[in-house]
Amino acid sequence: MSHRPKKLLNIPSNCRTCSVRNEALCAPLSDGEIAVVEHFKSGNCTLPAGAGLYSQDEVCSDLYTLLDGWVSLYQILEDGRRQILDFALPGAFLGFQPNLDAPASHSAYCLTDIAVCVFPRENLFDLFRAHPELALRMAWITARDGAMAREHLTNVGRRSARERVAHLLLEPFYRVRRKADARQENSINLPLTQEHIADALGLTTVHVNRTLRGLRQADLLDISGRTLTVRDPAMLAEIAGFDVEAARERASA
Amino acid sequence: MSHRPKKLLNIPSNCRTCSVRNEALCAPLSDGEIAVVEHFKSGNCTLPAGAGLYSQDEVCSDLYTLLDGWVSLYQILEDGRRQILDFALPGAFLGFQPNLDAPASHSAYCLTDIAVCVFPRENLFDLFRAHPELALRMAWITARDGAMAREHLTNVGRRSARERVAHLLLEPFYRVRRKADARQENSINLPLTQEHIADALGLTTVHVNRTLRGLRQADLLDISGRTLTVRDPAMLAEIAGFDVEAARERASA
DNA sequence: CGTATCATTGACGTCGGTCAATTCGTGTGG
DNA sequence: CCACACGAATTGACCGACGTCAATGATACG
Repeated sequence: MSHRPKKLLNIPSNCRTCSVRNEALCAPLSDGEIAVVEHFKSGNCTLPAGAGLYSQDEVCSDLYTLLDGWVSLYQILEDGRRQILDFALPGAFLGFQPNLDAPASHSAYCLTDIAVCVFPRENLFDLFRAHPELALRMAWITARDGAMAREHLTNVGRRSARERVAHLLLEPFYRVRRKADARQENSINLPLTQEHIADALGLTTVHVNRTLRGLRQADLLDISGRTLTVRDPAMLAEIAGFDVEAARERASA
Repeated sequence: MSHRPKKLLNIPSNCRTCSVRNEALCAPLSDGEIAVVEHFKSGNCTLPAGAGLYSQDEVCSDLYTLLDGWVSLYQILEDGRRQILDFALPGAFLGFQPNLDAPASHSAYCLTDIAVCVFPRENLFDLFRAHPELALRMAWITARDGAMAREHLTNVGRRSARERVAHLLLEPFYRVRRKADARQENSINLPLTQEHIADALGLTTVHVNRTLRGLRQADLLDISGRTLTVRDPAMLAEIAGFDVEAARERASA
């Protein structure tokens, strides 16, 4: 939770073989075009778990494509209450907002060690001008993120603690399982503390703990260490009102 | 709350003199360009209060620019619980989502009689191709809407009932007052029932009623009939953690 | 080992929900 | 113009889901 911004560590990059080539902003570009884009970007970098990426009320000079790791996006109220807005996974485009010169509306920090592709803010509109299909891609991405935020809102506003927890955990469960294709394990690595879950759901850590105990005792899921095991995905989706089809839909393209 | 979809009633349209010319999707277009766009659209229409615009789980064949009136965007859970996601005001672009061929993720219905500019779904990408700046504008709009949804999420997840109500009411208060320029009245027309407020905030109507009474007795605001009167904007913003500057920011461009 | 973070649990308090009755307001038909 | 209807607002009595406070364990790490 602490914010100890570290200097970005440069690592080698190659857009054509990028691990999120088909999910990120630049997905619509051909191998030829993407070589050009490479000139606009600053490079790839790594950050350690706990580091801040950008911060509420500060103008953020770069945009990021998350290549590896988890990032938490959140808002802090004056008195310290925290609302986690989203957990960003590889492929996410971070830092974009209507007015890039305005201070950020939320903060971002690393839940795990991460790797990001860094893109200077001032180059973004040049890029869009050079490749109009990227502006459309940007609209697609922000629309998807908006839809997920609204889904999250419904979850927090209108579901019980048990339903909320089930719903929150199923989202990353299906997302990371889709990528870690082939072996459809029912366990995933989940780098979240119960405090993260609480702050994402508008609950307290104590109540999240009790809720998780209930779900565990009902043999629906188990969290031990940083591993989430879903024992009964169907029943859990039922409880959560989680639409597996819609999640699949969001993942496509 | 009932959904009685009515046939759209055609009314005359002229894009150049459109009342939301500078806020809508087509804001970046010159008078010359907008004439061309006029060929893509179906026309302007009106709908009565209570009519549905589009519905969750149904593919919606048109996109809409709201010209006049208020529209409620919401999701319904299987058991009938409702979460209102946003109240759309004139200038809003409605119906856009990542995959236009997929069923809508939420529903929309008219809080008041409305007027909309109707745009066939299948023409959208042609339009973007013809005018790339519109794709960028679309990204801007969806990013703004996403930021508002996240603000709403924080409101519901991390604020008390009193704070939530204050926050929810200040948003439209400043939005409509900005447009109804000049006379900075402290009253606006608010076409919401307490049930709408409750469903937007994750509360019950009973508790919203009690909360409003508290705010009224503290001489902070008053709702009578369909009129909201804000008696102490500064104090209310303080309570709500409402950032007037950020709201102004969102309204610009 | 000492220290820090996270998880867990019990006792108890409260904010907001539930249920149900009453009132108000507006529009409608007689 | 009045009686009635129906949705919305209001209120009281009571309840329960979730929060608060505080203590205790479990893990990890330098």
